Amino acid sequence: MPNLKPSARKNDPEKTKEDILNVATEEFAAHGLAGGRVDAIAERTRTSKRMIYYYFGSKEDLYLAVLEKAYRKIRSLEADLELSDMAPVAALKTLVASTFDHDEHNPDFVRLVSIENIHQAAHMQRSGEIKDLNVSIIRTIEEILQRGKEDGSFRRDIDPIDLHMLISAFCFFRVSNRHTFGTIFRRDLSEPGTYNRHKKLISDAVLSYLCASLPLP
Amino acid sequence: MPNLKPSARKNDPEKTKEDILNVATEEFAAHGLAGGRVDAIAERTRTSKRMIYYYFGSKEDLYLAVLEKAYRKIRSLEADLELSDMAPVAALKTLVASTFDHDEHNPDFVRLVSIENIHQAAHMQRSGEIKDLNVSIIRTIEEILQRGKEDGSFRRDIDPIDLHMLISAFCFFRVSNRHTFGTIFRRDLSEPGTYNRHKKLISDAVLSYLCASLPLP
Amino acid sequence: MPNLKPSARKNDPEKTKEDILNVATEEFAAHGLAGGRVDAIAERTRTSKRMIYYYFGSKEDLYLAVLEKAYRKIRSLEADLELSDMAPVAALKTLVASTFDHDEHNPDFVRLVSIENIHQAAHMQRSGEIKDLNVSIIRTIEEILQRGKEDGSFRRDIDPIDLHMLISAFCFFRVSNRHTFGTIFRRDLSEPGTYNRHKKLISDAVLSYLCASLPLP
Amino acid sequence: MPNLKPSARKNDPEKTKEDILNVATEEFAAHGLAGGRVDAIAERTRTSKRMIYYYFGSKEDLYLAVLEKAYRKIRSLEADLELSDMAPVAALKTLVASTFDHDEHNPDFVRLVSIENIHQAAHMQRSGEIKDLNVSIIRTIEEILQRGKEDGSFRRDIDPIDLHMLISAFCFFRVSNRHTFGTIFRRDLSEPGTYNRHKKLISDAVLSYLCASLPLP
DNA sequence: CATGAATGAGGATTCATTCAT
DNA sequence: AATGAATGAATCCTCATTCAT
Repeated sequence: MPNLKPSARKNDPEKTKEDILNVATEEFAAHGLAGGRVDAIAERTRTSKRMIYYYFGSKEDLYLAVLEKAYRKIRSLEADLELSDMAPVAALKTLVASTFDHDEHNPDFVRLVSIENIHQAAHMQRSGEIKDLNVSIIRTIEEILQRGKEDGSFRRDIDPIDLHMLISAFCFFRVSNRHTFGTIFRRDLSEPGTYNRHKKLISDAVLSYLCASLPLP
Repeated sequence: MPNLKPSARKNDPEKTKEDILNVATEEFAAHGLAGGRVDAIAERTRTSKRMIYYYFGSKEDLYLAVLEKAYRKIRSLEADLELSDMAPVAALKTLVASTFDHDEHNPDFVRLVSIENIHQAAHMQRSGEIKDLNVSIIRTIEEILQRGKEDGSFRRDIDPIDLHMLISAFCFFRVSNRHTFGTIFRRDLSEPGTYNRHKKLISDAVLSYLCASLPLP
Repeated sequence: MPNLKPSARKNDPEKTKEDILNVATEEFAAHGLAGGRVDAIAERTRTSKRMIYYYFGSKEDLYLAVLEKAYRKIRSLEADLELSDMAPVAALKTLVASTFDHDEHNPDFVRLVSIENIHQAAHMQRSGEIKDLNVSIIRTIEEILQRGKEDGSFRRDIDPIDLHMLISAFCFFRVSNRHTFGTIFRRDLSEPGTYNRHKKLISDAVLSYLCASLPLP
Repeated sequence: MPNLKPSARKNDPEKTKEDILNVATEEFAAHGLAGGRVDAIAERTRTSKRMIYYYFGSKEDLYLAVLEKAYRKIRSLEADLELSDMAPVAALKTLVASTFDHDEHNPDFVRLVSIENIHQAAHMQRSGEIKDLNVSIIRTIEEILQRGKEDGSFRRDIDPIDLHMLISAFCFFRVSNRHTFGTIFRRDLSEPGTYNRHKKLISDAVLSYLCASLPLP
């Protein structure tokens, strides 16, 4: 009797792993590491709880795999941006818009990062893959800043990591703190009008800062 | 040697509750609601686990009490600021500095808010006390903005809640995301130099935005 | 300053005990000994939980006091019946009706007896008061049976305790098993029509038995 | 020595469940739902406390499973009686004897039903299986009564459910109230003589009632 | 590669009871 | 005679994990 071709086999290990990982992402993003339930993940998966241990070893390792996958995704997104060809101001506007949209459209990523901060980034530090995430974004910002300084678009000197933080903080906070902020200020942060207003706000704030005629009052 | 005052005796319900609340704040801030252990809280308290249930009823209700206390504290801090007497620019600088310092010096509060966002602010919404937190800060900002507009210090129109978010986002993110951000960018965000640079950065960014001569490039 | 009269004092120990006993009766009748809560009793009482222990010593002793009070009540009821002056058949009819109505109108007593049987009458045996309950009812039945035999009304010889059981069983079961029986046979045993039909049924059954012309088929 | 069959191995879920159920029946029958201890059940079982929750979910669900099993058993017993072929009087005698013996030999069932009545049949009502127990016994009684009426054996008209209650009440009460009744009347209801006398008593009482030449005195 | 059954260790919660005054 | 505060000892239940096949 001839062998079955691999593609004709009943179970596809890669697909199974992928399935587990997707369900686990939702579970951990929704309830945190301690609050997430292996049972709950297993139930919503095509396979059994036993498989989770077979493929991932432990709950914590599964969580780490989820985290790694989430970071792998943004790295690839950032790499896709082609900012070197744009004028400094345009490049920065594009970068801000891209960061803004990324957080807006990936609330699970935002939640996972919040959760990892509760754990003081302990898992991230254990992961070579994330720890050594080659942060090209900083190179990119550095280069934009330099070009802007040279052509007179930007008047400020700012550390590129600080600028990244200024941008990220607002984009991230809008999503990460949506619930408490919305509750306290009785405002629904997922309305379309808010989306547009906020997107313009952070862009304008960053550019105002960089382009301001010094000294300020 | 003088007698102990009656208030120094053992049976002081208020002190007992306060003690539990303080330990619980640390525990939940450190490990989240699901990750926090009632046993761990009890061990570090002068009393027993039984007393936690005697006074607070359940783990979740204790967590809520912790959250309420944390919010009660900031409300009183904000009320202490006397911004009405200052010139608009100075008032805003003071507000930013105060927000910055508050988050910097209350990492437990920052963590608790992050945790509550993981729970989609469910507990906060159950709490009349927090839900109806009368946010005087928004009135204050509104009034500063109006005075600044009238005397020509500010050129922008901005929703006061949006401005509050712009300020808060940066101040909060620095603390909430300290660990992941620090790990990825290999930077220790608790260095004194960083503290000063960031404090000036958010202040300048906010003022640049408000005072910028429009239109921007 | 003159003494206050006892009746003018603020607290009346007897009334307090009575109050606790009444609430405890309801609680134990509703949930059993293990299921009854000292806390629940205390809450519905004019006094505090501490008083329950002050007056009754322990949960079990309180339960026993409840049981004793319940039995004291029926004994006094039985004593009130004046059956010696009636003709045997009329006396028996009166006895059956009285037993029937007693159980119908004292579901808490019925429940307490059921509960005590779950405990194999352990508490009852510890109680001199109940154990030595002087069961005049048996004397009464014996005397009725004898008179009935003599005047030809009754043809059967029956042990008076057995006859008491035949009567009690039906009257008690109607109330004690009301819920399961009602559920299984989809019948509401507290309807007025049922009450009358059942009352006549047990009376007729007892008299048929005693008066039947022997031998039966 | 021959090999053990696979079915005699340790991993036999049905046997494990059965074992738990049997022990739980004794525990709940002995102490009630509130008084029964999951720990006590676990200790007397081949397995651990953990398995009780694995298979039954909660203490209450285990209690319900115990109740369901108990009712399943009597249903099958009733179904085994072949009363249609007997003459009406003989059929009724057989039915009474069978009911009498069932309760006499299943004191745990009697206790469980008493306990369930303390809970106002709440669990029974949640159970489709018990609630919809198809009570063929009533059909059987109805048919016997009709045949007896037709052939002149019986002179009474009686609702079949009422007749079932008349029979059950006595048989059940003898067992359910054995302890209090025995204590008060100083009589051991488990003596063999009592058994025979009572069995004849309820049979005679029922037949006297049905066959009595009306009207009674 | 796959799986149903099983579990040790720990986690939240409740209960009757007593202490100190 | 009366009581608010306090508690040790269970008690029910859950969780991540592994065994046997």
